Amino acid sequence: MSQMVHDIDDGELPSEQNGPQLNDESNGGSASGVILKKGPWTSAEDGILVEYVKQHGEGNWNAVQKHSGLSRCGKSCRLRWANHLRPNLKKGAFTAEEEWLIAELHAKIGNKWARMAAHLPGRTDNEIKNYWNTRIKRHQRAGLPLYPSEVRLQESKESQQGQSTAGKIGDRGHTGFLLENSYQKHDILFDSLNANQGGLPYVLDIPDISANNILLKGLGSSQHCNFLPSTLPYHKHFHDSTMPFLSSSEVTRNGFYPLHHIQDYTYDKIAQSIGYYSPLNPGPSSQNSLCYSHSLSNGNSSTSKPTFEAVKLELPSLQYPETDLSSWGTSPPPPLLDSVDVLTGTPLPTSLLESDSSSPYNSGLLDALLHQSKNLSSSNNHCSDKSSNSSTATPGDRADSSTLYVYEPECEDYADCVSPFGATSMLNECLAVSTNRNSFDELQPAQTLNENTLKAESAYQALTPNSEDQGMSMLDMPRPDVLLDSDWYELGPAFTKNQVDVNNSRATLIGGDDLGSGFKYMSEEISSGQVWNLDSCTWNNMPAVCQMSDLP
DNA sequence: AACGTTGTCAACCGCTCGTCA
DNA sequence: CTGACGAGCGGTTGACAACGT
Repeated sequence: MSQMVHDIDDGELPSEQNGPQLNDESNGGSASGVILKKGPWTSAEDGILVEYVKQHGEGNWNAVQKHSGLSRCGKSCRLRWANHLRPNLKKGAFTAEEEWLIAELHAKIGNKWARMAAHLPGRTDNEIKNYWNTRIKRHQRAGLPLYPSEVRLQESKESQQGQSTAGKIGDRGHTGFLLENSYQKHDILFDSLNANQGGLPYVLDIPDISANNILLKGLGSSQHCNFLPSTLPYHKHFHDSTMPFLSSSEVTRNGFYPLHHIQDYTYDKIAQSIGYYSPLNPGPSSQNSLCYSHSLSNGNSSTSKPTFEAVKLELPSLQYPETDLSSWGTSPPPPLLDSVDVLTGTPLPTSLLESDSSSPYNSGLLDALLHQSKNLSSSNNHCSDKSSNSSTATPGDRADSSTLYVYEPECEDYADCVSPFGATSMLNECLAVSTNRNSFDELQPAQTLNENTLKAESAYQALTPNSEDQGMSMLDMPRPDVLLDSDWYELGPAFTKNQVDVNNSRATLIGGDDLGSGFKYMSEEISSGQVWNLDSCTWNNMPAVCQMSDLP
């Protein structure tokens, strides 16, 4: 072995310009006084290490140098083996499935590269980390969102469901889920995606606004803007996933959900590839507008000027710049998220805060988002007031302004349209248009729904295949969470134009230009396999839909 | 062609955690 | 209980290539 080392030093050592470095005593010199090499590994060194591992197995890396004569420290050996030499390593670009999974995992566990790698056979933590960091940089520069909307929505959903089943991701043996379950389903998902390459749905995932803005506002960074078109079906695997949400202790290690980086890897690959730009974002020249609409939600801004230049790449997971914490909540300590408008960062009305004492707020941003979404849609009162954050606004106040239609021309400038809430209104409008059956259940009888909600209800009723046979009046219909607890998702290519985007807190009708085509739910509990023909829907009364044909 | 920017990759560094004497 | 040690993890850096201006 020593001879091999000698060979390395004499002949194999690369003549690379920067040449192999030798560890100085301060950081790597072995205890035996051998000068340990640093820098790129040579093939000879690799051979030594491989041979050593073959004979001795992995581990005890510090013994490698002693036994093999390899002039590398144990850490370096371990890294080299793990990242380059161990068998079954998968090289090359990440597949779409892997990218999706990375995003999903990152949304769940944050920068836990090793844990991610555990779910990506053949991939190393370093690879994943590099990949993700590169993506972050790119998205930050472009002002693009990070996570796929579906990931976020799923997180939201699971955050609620996981409240009672919270546990560490790694503690639940959910590895199988990812490796066995989601992989298969990702296949479906990306098959669908591929199939739609030429015509992905113009899905404006309105609810994402809220998610985006939770983070956006919390982070004060457009980098974290997540408002993006939903380009991928809300995939079944999410539902099937047994991956529980993070335990509150994990999720809120710092008091909030570990969405350290918000990005949507689908955005640049898909949305841009298909030339999608939001109505607020007419084209590449303003590709950040989606984020702008959130950036402006800092309370008063009415412009769409991006503000991400000064944003640190990785901000603490939650910050509430310029937020008066003292006015947040009603009970100390003020939750980081619970009492803050996810879009504006402004305190939520007390009524909202108090509306559900059992809310899963403490699970994190997305939880808060979901819950707040429910509250918002239920209370339906805090975006209508254009001039204040008051919680006294009445549902009717916002009815007209909440023409929800993010595509509505007159609402192109959201800041102007609904200031000071800016994008907040988008959320509320989204919520309004959403067929949030929670709201229906709870509020409609009291006539607390605004006009849009009623429209949404109407549309929802229209969606109901046979309300009579089903015995499902609006009030009788399952709550959204029930629906989502069920097994549903869009059916891929068939949904390239129209989608029903449902999550725990809302069901948003999102259409394309062929509104005549049907939606299809798959809901085991409700209407498995049923096709809900939207032809019967009063489209013009469905804000979220009626403008879809105006999409670019 | 020169230069700057960006992306990718590999490796190192510092820290934390678990184990063990 | 405590300190030493090894292993592992996440962050960071540097080299290099590709690309655009």
